[in-house]
Amino acid sequence: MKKTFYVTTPIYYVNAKPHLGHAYTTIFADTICRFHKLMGEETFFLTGTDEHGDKIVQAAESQGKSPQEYVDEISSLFKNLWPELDIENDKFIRTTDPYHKECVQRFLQIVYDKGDIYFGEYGGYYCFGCERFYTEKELVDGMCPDHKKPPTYIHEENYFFRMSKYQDWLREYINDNPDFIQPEPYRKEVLSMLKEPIGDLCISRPKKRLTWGIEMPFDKNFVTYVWFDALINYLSAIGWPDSEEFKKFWPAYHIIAKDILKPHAIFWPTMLKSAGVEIYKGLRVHGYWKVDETKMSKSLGNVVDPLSLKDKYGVDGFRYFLMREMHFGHDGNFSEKNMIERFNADLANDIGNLFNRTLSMINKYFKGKLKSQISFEDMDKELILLGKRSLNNYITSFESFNSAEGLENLMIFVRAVNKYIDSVAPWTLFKNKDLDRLNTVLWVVLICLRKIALALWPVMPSSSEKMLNAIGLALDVKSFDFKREVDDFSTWEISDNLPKNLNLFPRKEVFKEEKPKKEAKSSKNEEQESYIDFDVFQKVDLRVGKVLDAAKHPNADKLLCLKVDLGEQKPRSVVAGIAKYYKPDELIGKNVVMVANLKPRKLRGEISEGMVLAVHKKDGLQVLAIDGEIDPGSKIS
RNA sequence: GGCGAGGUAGCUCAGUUGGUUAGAGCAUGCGGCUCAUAUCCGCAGAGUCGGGGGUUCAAGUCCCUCCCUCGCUACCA
Repeated sequence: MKKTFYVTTPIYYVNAKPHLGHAYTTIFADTICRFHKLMGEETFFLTGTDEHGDKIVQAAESQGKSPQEYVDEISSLFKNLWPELDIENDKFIRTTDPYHKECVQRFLQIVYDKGDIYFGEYGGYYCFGCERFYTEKELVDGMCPDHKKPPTYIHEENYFFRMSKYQDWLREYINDNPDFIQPEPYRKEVLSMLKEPIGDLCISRPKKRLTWGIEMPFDKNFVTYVWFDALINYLSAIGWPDSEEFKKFWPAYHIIAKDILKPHAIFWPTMLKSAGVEIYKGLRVHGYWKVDETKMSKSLGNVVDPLSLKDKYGVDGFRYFLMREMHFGHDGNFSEKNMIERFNADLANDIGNLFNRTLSMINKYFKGKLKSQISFEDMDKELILLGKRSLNNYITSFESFNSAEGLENLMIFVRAVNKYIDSVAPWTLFKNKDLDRLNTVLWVVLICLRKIALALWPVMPSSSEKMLNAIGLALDVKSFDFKREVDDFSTWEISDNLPKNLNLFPRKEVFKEEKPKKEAKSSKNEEQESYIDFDVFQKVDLRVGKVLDAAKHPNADKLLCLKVDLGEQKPRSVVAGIAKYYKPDELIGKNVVMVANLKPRKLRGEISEGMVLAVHKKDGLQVLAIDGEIDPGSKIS
C-alpha cells in the first residue's frame, strides 16, 4: 500500500479578503504536498474558509447582505484565487457546509457524553451597543473600540470544555514527541504555556445573542463558538469517523502561522484526546512576512499589493521567492527588490541559463540529437555523486518542511553543473573534434537537468513541466518515485528532437534605488524617533492634584485606588501601581503631579482617569509631590 | 514587570557533543571563458560572532551580568 500524506492549511476567516499571508501558507502547503506526491505518496491537501461568528454577522449587515450571501462571496474569493497560484487542493471546506455541521455536533456529543463538557458561569466585558463580548485584548483603553464606551462586565451561563483535565497528558505528549510541534522554538513556547494552568475553554454562546453558528446537540438554546467549530474541519473534510478517506489519510500535518499556535497546539490535541480520536501527526509553524513598503515600487509612488506581483513576475517566480526566502520558523522580508534579485540570481542566471546553454550546445553540435552510448569519466562520476548528495539533502529538507533549505541544496547542484560545463569546456571539445567525449558530457548535463527540473516541480509546477517536456519526459506524478530518480543517473529515454533553446526566466530589470535620497530620509527619521516636537509635549496636560482619599484596590494587591481633586467638579478616580511602597494613609493630603488628559482605562475592574507621576528609585517608587499650599488643578509646564 | 526566542560579513542566514586561519548565497571589486538570458567560472575585500565579566590548555559554542529587537503575558495609566 502506498504511503499517505495529509496536509492542511488553517481555514481562513472570511472577514477579510485574501492577502499575502494566506497566499504564503497555502502555497507552502501546496509545495509540501506536491513534494510528497513526487516521492510517490498518496496525498490529500485541504484548505477552506471559516464562516461563523458575530463578526461575520456584523460585516454582512454593514453591507446590507444576509450572512450567507456575505460568506458565499468572500469564500469564493479564496477559492478562486488558489488555481491562479497553481495551488491544487483536493478539497475546499466551508464551515457552513452541512456535513461539517453534522460532524461538529457528533464530536460535541461524544465529548459531552464523556463528561468533558459542563455548564458553568462565564464572565466577560459586554458592550450593549455591539451586543457582544470583548476580550480584554480587544478593548481599546478599556473601551469598546466601536462605541468608545466602557463595556459592562456581565456574567452568563455557558458550556465549557474540561481542557485542564488533559494538561498533564499534553505536556508529556509534547515532551515525548519532539517532532509533534516544530520548529523547536514554537515547541518550547507551547511547553512554557503548559507550565501555567491552561484552564477550561468556553465553547458556547447563547442563541439569544448569536444565531450564526452550529447548534449544540444537547442544548438547542446554544451554538458552539469558534474553535470547536473551526478545528474540527480537519476531521469533517475527510469524512470522520467512518469514511474510507478518513481511515486512509488521518492523522494530518497542520501548517499554520504563529498567531494561531495556542488553539492548534493546546485546544486541538486535548479535544482529540477527549473525543478518543488519534492525535494529529504534526504541527508546523511558520512566521510572518514583513512587507517593506518603501522598497515596493517606490518610484511610482504607490504601494503595491504583494499578491499582484504574481502577475508582474509570473506565478512561478512568485512561488519560488516565497519558498526560497522565508526560512522555516523565521519571519521573512518581502520586497520587490529582493524578489527581482532572487529571480535574476537563481532562476534567470543559474537555472534558466543553464537549461538554455545546454540545449543550445546540443543543437549546435549535434542538431538536437544525442547518442545514448556513453562511458563516464571520473569528472562525470564526481558530478553525479555530488548531484545525488545534494538531492538527498533536498529530500531531507523538504521532509522536514524546510523549503528554503531544500532549494538551497538544489542550487548547490545547479551551480556544480554550471561549473562542470566550464571546466570541461564543450566548445573546446568541439573544436578538437572529440565528438564522443562531447556527446557524453552533454548527456551527463542533460540527465542532471532532468533531476533538477523534477526537484523544482513542487515549487514551480508549470516551469518544471515546461523543462521536462522540452527534454522529452511527460511527468506523471501518480506513478512517480523521486527517490528512485535520485539513485539512478544512468537510464532514461532521451528525446531525439531537443529544442534549440528554452528561455524560461527572462532577466528582470534591476530596481533603481535612489541611495542618497534614502539615506537622508532615514537619518531624518532617526531624529524624529529620538525627539518629540514641542507641540507634542504641550499636548500632555500636567497638573497638581490633591489626594482626598486612598484605598486598597479590591481586586489587586499592587494597586491603590485614589480620589484626586484636580479643581474640577468631581474628584478623579485614579488607579496607581504603588501599593508596595505606600500605605493609603500616607498619600492622603499630598499634592501629587498628575497626567490629567490620559485616556481613562479600567484596571482590574476599577476605572482610572489619570496617572500619578513617580520617580523610579533603586528600592522602589517615590511619588512626585509638591510641598506647601497649591490650588488643586494648577497647571505644570 | 514576568516568561520565551533572538542579536554571527552591507543583506538573508549556516555554524554539530567547546578544539586548528568563523562559513554559504546575494551584493561589491578584479581576472578568465564564449555554449548561453551581458549569462557562467575563478579570485578578493570585508565580521573584537550585541557589550562586559567568568570557567577552561581551548568559547560564537558553557556560566553570570547588562544593552537591544521580537513574541506571549501582566495587579504598567
